[in-house]
Amino acid sequence: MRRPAPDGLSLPEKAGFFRRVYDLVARIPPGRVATYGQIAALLEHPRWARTVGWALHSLPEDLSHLPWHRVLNGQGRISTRPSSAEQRRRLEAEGVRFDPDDRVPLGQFLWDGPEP
DNA sequence: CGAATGACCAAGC
DNA sequence: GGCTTGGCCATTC
Repeated sequence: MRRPAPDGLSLPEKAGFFRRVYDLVARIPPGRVATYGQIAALLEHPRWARTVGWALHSLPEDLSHLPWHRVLNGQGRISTRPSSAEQRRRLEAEGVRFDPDDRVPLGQFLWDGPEP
């Protein structure tokens, strides 16, 4: 029997969180976007938005095919990082439009979450 | 082990 | 609407 970590989460659950992030991101349909906080909330860890960001930051090479570009911050902006230009290209290629202030209108493009 | 570092966020001004 | 502040949590130094 494994002893839970001090924060109440077993070590395998922590380790599996990254993988669950990847599984969920893989289900975001083309032309839609999700936010870091939304991903965290859907995985039942509402305060782990930063950890979702870290999971995508350290995305393994063999998972580079999954639609990481469909994840934006809560303001509908692309988070600051080197490949932000490519992220915007990929989104616009799917029909996602940006406002003049470089924000995606979440009211129009935000993903509803996985279909049951 | 404490301190610093992020692809974050909500609240306050 | 923008900018600052404090909190958040895994990872790294």
